[in-house]
Amino acid sequence: MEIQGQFLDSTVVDFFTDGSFLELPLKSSAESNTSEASLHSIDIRERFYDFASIHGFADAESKVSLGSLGMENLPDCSMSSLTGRSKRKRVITSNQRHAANIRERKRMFSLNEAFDDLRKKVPTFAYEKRLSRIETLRLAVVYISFMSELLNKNEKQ
DNA sequence: TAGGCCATCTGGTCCT
DNA sequence: AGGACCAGATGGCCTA
Repeated sequence: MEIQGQFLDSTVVDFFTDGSFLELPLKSSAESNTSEASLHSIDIRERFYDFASIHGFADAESKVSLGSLGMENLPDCSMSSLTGRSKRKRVITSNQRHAANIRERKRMFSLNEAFDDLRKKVPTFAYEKRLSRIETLRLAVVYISFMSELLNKNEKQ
């Protein structure tokens, strides 16, 4: 889809990610193809902030607020509570435990690499401190929703 | 100093 | 059987 490509390709994503979209007015080819009068007056940045605000990510000054991300009301998702299976004992040697620790470290390392990749793709301010993992996930959800909504609006016009 | 975040270890469970 | 995945516990580091 052409419009999707215009909004979601790496150039656009980098444009958001490095903060340069803060400095420039919205001026995309998609914009010029649609109703100019309606879109020119709308700052894409403000729209994202509005969107983020709706989803609890922005404060009154329309800056992304990331410090108030709670973890309340999480359900009990433990394996045993989900499966209800009887426990079986598994005996492992110290060597096996050591190997398992190394594998777990590797696994967490690759997980963190994936988080770093995701951090590069979500829009943040240059002066803002590094996003935590939970902040990265939640901001990515908001960002994807925002872009989807933007895409739908452009398709309708 | 308290709270948030993260790395690491560990044991339970799932999956091949 | 053993690797992958997951969540709890713990301790260190950093910041307000």
